[in-house]
Amino acid sequence: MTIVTRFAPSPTGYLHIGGARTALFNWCFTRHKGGKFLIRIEDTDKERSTSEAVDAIFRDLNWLGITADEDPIFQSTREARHAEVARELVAKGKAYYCYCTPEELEKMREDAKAKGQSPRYNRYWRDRDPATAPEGVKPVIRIKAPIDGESVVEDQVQGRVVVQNKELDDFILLRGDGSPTYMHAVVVDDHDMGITHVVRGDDHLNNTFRQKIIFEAMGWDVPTFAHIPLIHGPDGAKLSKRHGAQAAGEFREMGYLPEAVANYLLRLGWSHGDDEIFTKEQAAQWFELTDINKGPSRLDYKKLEFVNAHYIKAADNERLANEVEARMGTKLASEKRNWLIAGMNDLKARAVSLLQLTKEAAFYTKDAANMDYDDKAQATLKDHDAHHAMHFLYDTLSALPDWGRDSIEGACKKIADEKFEGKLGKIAMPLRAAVTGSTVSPDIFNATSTLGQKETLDRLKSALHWMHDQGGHHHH
RNA sequence: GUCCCCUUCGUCUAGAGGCCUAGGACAUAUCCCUUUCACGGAUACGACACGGGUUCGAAUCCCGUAGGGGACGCCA
Repeated sequence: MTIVTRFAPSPTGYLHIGGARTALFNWCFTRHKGGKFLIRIEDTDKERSTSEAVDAIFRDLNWLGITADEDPIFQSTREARHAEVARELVAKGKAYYCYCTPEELEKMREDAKAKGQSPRYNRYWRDRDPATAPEGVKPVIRIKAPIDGESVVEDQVQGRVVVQNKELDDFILLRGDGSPTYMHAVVVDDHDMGITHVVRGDDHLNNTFRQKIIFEAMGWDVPTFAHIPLIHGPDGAKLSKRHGAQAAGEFREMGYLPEAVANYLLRLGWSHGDDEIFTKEQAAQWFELTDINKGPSRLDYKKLEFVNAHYIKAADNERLANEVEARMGTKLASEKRNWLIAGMNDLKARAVSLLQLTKEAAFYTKDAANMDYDDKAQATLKDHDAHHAMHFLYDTLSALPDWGRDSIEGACKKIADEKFEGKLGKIAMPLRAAVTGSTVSPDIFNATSTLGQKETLDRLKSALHWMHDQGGHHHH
C-alpha cells in the first residue's frame, strides 16, 4: 500500500510552531515510506479565514523546506461534495435532519450542565417525523451515532484507546446554511484524497471517534491515526501569547535558520537514539511513528539556540552576509560587503542567532569618519595608557609593510613588550575599541587585517581625535 | 462536571523485565585555551511523580493516588 498523508492547517492565523512540527512529522513519515504528502487548507470558516493567512502559511512551510507532492486542496471548493455525502447519509438512514435552533441547543447544554450532565444534544429529532418540523427553520444534518457499546482506535502513537459510545452524541455534519462542519469535511476530504495515515495533534484524539462513525457509515476505509502530543511553553502550559513566539515566522524573524528550527522541532517528541543534529532528510530515513513520544514537550530556547549556533557555523558565508544585510535594512557598498564576507568565519563562530550575528557584524559596515563608541569602549579609550598606546599603534601600523593578521599581531606584541611589560591587552583593547567601537569583537588582528590598512588607520585617527576632544574636557 | 490522554535529571530525551551504580544532549558550575566576549576541550552537579502489587528480578507489566494536558460548538 502506498501511503498518503496530509497537513491540514486552517488559515485563520499564522503557521503555529506546533503545526510546523506536525507538518514536519508528516513530511518525514511520508518520505520514509515513499508515499505522497499533501496539503489541505481548511478554510470552511469564512468569517475567520483570510488569504493573507494562506500566503503566510505557505511562505513559512516553504521556508522550512516543506512542500506538498501535489497542488494544495482548498476545502472551501468542495462544499458541494460535502453536502452530497451528508445527504447520502440521510438517504441511507445513517443521518437525519434536526430542526433545533442554536438557541434551543444552547439552552439544552445549559440545562444539562445544571444537572451535572455532559452538555450534549438530546437526539430530539433522531426518530421524529420531519413532517412535524416547525416552519421556517433550516435544518442541520446530524449523524446517527451509536448509542451503546464502545469504539476503539488503535493509535500509532497513543496505543489502543477505547471510548464508550454513550459519550458520543449526534454531532452536526451539515449546517443550516448547507456548509459542512469541520468533523464532516475532514472525513470526506481525507477519503477523497485517499489519505491512509492521519498524523495530527492529540487535541484531535477525541474527534477521531466521531470521524470514525462517518467513515463507517459510508462504508469507507478508516485511515490509520497517529496523534502527536502538543508543544507546551517553558512553564508547561499550552503555548500561548505570553510565551512569546508561537508562529513559525516569528522564529525566522528572531534569527533562527530554517534547518535549525526543523532540526529542533523534529527532536521535540521524537528521537532516534542519541542523535541530536540532523537534517530533515536524515530524519526522514529514520522516521517511524512508533518512535514519537506520548507526553507533551516544552519549548526550550537555549537548546534551540545551541542548534541554531551549530547551523550558523555550518552555513555559507555569502548566505549569512545576505541575511545580515537584509537585517541591517540597507544595501551595503561592495567594499563593506566584502569585509563582511571575509570576516564571517570569525563572526559566525560566535553567534547563536542571526540577530546577534547582525549586531556583531555591524562594525564592518561603519564609517571611519563617523564612528561611535559604546560605554565600555569609551572607558577603554579614556584610560591613561590608551592614549600612548594609540599613538604607538598608529605609528607602527602605518609603517607596517605586511598587512597580514600575524604581522599585525606581531607588531602589537612588539609594542606591548617594549612599552607595556608584555601586556598585549594594553594594545589590543584600545585597538579593538577604536576599530569596532566596542570592547567585544572577534579576533581583532583578523578584523583589522580584513578591514585593510587604510580603513584601520582611518579609524585609529578618528579615535585619536575623539580622545583629544574628550581629553580637553577631562584634564582642564 | 463528564470523558480521553500523559508523567525518566531544570529542559529535550535513551530505555521494549536482568546489559541501569539509569546513558546522551541543552542549561548550570568549575578548570583549560585566550588580547575581550564567545567558540572549542575537560570535569562536576542532576531524574525513573507517589503507593501498592506481579516476578528470583521492575524505569520497563498490572492496579490505585496525585499532578499535568486535551476534548465536550451550526470553530477548526
